[in-house]
Amino acid sequence: MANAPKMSDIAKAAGVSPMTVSRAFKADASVGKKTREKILKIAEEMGYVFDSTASNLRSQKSGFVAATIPSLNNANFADTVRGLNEAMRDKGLQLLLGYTDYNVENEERLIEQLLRRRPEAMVVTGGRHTDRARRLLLNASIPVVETWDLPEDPVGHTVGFSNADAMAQLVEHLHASGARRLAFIGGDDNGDTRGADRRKGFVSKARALGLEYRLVSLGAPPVSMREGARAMAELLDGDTQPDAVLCVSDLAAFGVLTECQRRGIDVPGEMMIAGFGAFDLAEISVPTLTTIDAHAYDIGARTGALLAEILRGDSPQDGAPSIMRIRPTLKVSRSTAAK
Amino acid sequence: MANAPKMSDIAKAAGVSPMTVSRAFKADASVGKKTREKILKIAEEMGYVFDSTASNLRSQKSGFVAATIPSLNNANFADTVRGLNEAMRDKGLQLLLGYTDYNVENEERLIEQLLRRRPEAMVVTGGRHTDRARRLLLNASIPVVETWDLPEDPVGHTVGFSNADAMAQLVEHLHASGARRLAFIGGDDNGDTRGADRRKGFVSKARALGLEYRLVSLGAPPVSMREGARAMAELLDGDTQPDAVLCVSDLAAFGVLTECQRRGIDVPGEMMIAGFGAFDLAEISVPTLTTIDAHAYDIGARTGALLAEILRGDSPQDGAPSIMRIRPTLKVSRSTAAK
DNA sequence: ATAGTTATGGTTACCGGTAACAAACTCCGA
DNA sequence: TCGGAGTTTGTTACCGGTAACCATAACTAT
Repeated sequence: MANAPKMSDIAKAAGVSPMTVSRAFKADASVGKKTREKILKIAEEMGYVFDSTASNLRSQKSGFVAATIPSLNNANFADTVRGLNEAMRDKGLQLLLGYTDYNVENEERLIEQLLRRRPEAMVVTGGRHTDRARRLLLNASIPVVETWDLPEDPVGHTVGFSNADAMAQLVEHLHASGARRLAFIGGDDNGDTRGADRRKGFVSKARALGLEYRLVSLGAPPVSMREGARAMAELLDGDTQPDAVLCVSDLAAFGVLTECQRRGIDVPGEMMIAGFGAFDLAEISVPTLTTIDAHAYDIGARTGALLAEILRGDSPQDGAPSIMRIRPTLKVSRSTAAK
Repeated sequence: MANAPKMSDIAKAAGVSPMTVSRAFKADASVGKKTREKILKIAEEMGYVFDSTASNLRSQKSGFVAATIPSLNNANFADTVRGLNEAMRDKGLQLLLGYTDYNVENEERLIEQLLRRRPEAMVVTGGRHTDRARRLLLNASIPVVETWDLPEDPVGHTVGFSNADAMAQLVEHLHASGARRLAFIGGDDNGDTRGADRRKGFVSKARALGLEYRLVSLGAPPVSMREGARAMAELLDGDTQPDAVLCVSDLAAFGVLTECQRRGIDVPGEMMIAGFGAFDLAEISVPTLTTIDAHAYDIGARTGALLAEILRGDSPQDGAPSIMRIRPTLKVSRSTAAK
């Protein structure tokens, strides 16, 4: 298999012009039924593999949609990617993925790299970017979607929610359940802007309700279960004990829960726990964890649907940028049951 | 930003030929220092973005490495992808990812699609493929790596381990810890060939040791915690009770653990539990779970290193296919402590 | 000063498809 | 039988870089 056959080889073998072979591969093109069958048969026999590189160049369409996410090792983002992928698969679009590792400089580099591949659209996680990254996105003149956030000054379209509001909702729930001394774990301003937003939402609502509260920092994202447990240990070894702990993610919350189990602290009797993200873990742990379901899969699916529509219909990209507001759901569970 | 500037535009603005601009972008090319600086400055000002589509076509190098994995929503595969990605990032290679959803027909379609993009190498998860998929891979005349398995008849290179042997090792450990009536959860022959291999390893070792054993099926992969719990409930409601449960993955094992907690069954006192995969969960749950660490990240990292070497050095691809055997580590923990 | 070498830049053609346009063929009714 | 609409196929040029090769300028050694 030294050199792969190309279209012109198929054409020669079939006794037609290369253009006809090209058409035979496009479902909607006008080619005689017999001609097409013959061409496809010969192509399969010769082991022909279509070269989209050449096609992309001439037609100026790559069939790529590029997406940047903070990390793959996170079930939430993985769900979003899955939703995105499924929405695009049947449209013949290929997802081009890159991780930023929760870092806007990485994001900038990544965006630049991805744009070289001439994606037809770009999906980014979050609404904060370097100036140059913004410029790159704007100049690319392709649809851009920011997800998992509601940026103040969107670059293009938005499919997201307010992390602060969602967390505020959780604080209200805990207040209603009888919690009075709260603690929040995570959300340092170290790159995870969504985590930081959640913390802000926590603080302002706790203040508004006149509740005591403490903040505990974790290291750099991604937050792990282990760090949640460590933070909880720190908290419990401190002077004042909270009666409820909110976490930037369910993983940290689970870590908190295990630390309580280790110390024989009853959850929710002596300590309420809530997380964020509606990970599988929250539904199955004992006790089950109260959490916020941000509908990660939907974020991806709706982003995909939006892009498919924009790319299909030659809707002028100057159509008003749409803002799809996802409404996170509070999932109340055992870990915050009222006394 | 109606039409993006191209190299020839930069060339005109800089008063040089397009070829010189092309060279200015390649680090090792011979261009005068002043000329290069001037070109790069102009390019940045004009918002030029390199078009790799054209470059790929002419140079017959895509800079892509394609990989298929069963699912992204799995920390093990995500780790492998991370390792792969990091190993390739600095080599200027882009990862092109696709999911098979644990289905070889999907895999075949995916491989075909990915090959159209003319990747320079292909990484697949597992060693079982449709005949046509095998043919496609062989004809592509690019390096192929099969991972997470040790195929009997490899397509190309291999970076993997024996799932059966690893599980047998775990059975031995449980036997040594005093377990006598075993159960295995998962590993149905429903697409997850690695799971099925683990089950085979379990069965043959349990037989060899003369241990009683039962098998419990789960639904289609991916196995979830919930299904682990359900399977355990089924098992406990049955006639004979095992004294140790082995699971196809840590997630199922954790589900099993929660079911025990719900029923007040002491782990490991009354029931030992072991999983597979060394997920974070195993290290932090109470009790911590005995598991097998397959070194998912390393599989990716070593695959990436192997490919980088092959692609860099123009090593003739007829060099003997290498087989990198990863040695999974048994991580003994509380959940299987001897009585 | 002259030949030989290196550094730098230009020319031409081409990678493998397909857009745009033209042409040939089929089929039908008047 | 002929014109016109619809269908199927062919022709030509081109997408935006760069491989391969050539032409200078600059610099060295003799």
